[in-house]
Amino acid sequence: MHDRRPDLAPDADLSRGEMEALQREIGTLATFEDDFAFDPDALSNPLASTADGGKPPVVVGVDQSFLTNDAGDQDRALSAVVATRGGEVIERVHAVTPLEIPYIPGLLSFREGAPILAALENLSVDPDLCLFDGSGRIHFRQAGIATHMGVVRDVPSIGVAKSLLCGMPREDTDDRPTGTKIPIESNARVDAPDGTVLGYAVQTRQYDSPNRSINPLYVSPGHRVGPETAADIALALASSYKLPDPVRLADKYADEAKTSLGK
DNA sequence: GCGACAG
DNA sequence: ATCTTGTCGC
Repeated sequence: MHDRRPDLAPDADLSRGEMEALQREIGTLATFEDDFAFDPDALSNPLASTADGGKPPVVVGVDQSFLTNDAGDQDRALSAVVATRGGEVIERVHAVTPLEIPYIPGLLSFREGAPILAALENLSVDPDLCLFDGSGRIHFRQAGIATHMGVVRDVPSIGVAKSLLCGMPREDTDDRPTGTKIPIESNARVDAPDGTVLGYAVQTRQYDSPNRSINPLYVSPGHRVGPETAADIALALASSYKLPDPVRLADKYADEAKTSLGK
């Protein structure tokens, strides 16, 4: 119900080499294919009854904001968690932990993982699926923050990033219509055979007029979800905005909780 | 040395 | 991530 692999939790005291080694291990322990109990169709059809007549799955969104001390330095990270079921918010929790290391591309989970795990511990409901702001398998060592958190908790997880960390789109992603999914393949910068589908560029929303254009989201498996399913779930959960609802709600809550704490 | 680089 | 008003377009 909590951390299934606390031994794999991000430790900011590790050396950079040790962090990267841990990520390689997590990459091999992660499952990049569907392995969950809920019915993914129950997400896009929240009002429809599930196969067993039970409640829709609990989908959680996670996002972070940062707090500044009196000296003007960012010294704490705030992780906000919003739990939804059938499109309704059923619980919101957050946690604040001190920042231990700076932002380093590829090592995000060692900077933001502690508050995330702390916030998830505060949740009374048990998540069926967690969506994170950042990459999952689209990562140099196939262990982005969504994968790291997913493996530690052993919960199905998906990474939703607004920009691409690594890998190469199979084709041009500009100005695509809503619903477009373009595979992101591994290249030399990624510890995976070239051509491996790491995730998808997903166009969750797009304008009608050619004047302006919305950039795609980069969706990748965290743990126990395949790339295709991850992309479809992101699309299904983006009901009104570019970001899937749980992530957008967590984004907003992270800001609200930060403000309510006096910045 | 040069370029790339989630949040 | 964060600093931030107006402004373009529907």
